[in-house]
Amino acid sequence: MTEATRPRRVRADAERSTARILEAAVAVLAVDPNATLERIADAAGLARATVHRRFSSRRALLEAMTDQLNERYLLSMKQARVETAPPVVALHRLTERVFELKISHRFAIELAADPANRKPLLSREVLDGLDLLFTRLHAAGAITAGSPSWCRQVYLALLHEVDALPTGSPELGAATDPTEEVGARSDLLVSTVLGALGGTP
Amino acid sequence: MTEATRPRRVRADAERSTARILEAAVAVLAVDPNATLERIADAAGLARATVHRRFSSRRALLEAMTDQLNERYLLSMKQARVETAPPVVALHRLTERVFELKISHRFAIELAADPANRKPLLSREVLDGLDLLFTRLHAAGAITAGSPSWCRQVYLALLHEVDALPTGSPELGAATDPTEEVGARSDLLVSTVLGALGGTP
DNA sequence: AATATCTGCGACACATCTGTCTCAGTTAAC
DNA sequence: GTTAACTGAGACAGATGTGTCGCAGATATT
Repeated sequence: MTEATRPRRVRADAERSTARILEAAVAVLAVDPNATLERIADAAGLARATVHRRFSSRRALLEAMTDQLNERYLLSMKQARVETAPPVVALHRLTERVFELKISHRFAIELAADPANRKPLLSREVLDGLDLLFTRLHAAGAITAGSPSWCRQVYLALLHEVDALPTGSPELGAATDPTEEVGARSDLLVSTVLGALGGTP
Repeated sequence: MTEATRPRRVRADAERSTARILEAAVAVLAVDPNATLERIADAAGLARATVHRRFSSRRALLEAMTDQLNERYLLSMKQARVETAPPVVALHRLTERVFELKISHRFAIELAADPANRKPLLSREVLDGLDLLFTRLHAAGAITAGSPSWCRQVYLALLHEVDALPTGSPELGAATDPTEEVGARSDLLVSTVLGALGGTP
């Protein structure tokens, strides 16, 4: 009953191309959300036709990107133990991981603003996870702002700003050690968000 | 000596068209930053050709928009007495006025992200004004964050979020009286920003 | 080594947007 | 009321981006 009769094999080659295209798309679209498929193909070191072979349309490529983004967010939230760890700790951990998977947030914002996109950028699961985190933060007294969706918005907006902050900015502390950079950004974001939402950083 | 010999008059008609186009462009581009000139023309109730008559190119239209935006920001800062009033009061007043001139900030963000734009969205004067305000806020102890540019970024980002908040959100308070709406948004933004920058809302 | 799959390259059709022009009719200015 | 400016409508060229196709050569899989 399985389709083993027809080899139908997908060459490892092709999967690597898919991955490279996604990677390139993230990088290119982060700089210019309206970048051409050709520019993405160039960045991936592939021909434009190949992009069309792996992704039936531009829209399909963007959807694959958002799916990937959602998966990574979900994994990060799981790793941060958003549901069980002390909420402030979970927030710190989550933030750190989100910075590590440098899926550019500028792309996210631009994409979300495009009315041609029916699907919201972040999946229900991710949204729910964030909401839970902020609800727990509120219950623990770490913030005073009530509605989780508002907290989410503020968090995401400030995430983008901190991400856009050039390396070596005074806000990130004196030590420009690249190892500590992610940590410095996380700390800045957490304290800024907590302060913004009525807590004490 | 004047060019009175050549009538060279600009009809009031034409100036009205220019204003209507600018107005329509602000409204349309706020929703979709990549909207066509034709859609802008439709929103203005004019023919597309007329848009080209008043603005030599799409770029020229966008520049006119940003110029207008800068002028209004500048006027608002003047009215808020950013340089002389107690800084927290000035921040409140400025915020209120900025909300009133509903130049959409989404447009601003999108426009700034477009690498095809050489000119930064906000003029030096506006930037300097904001920097001065935040410097004074810091000196007065209302915030602890030092660098004015970081404060600016946070302010602008949160401005956008508060602006995008739907009317009647719990963060805006119970009273949905349209008269109080602007005030409610201003209060929310100011307290959020002060908290984010290390002050006590 | 045989085979099916992938790729680059170039060509193509198709759609969309921009910018220009013309011309006839309307409207402001004097 | 005359003049000059403005407008709408439509046609036009040019640029750009998307998606498809075919084919020759490279590459993985068995």
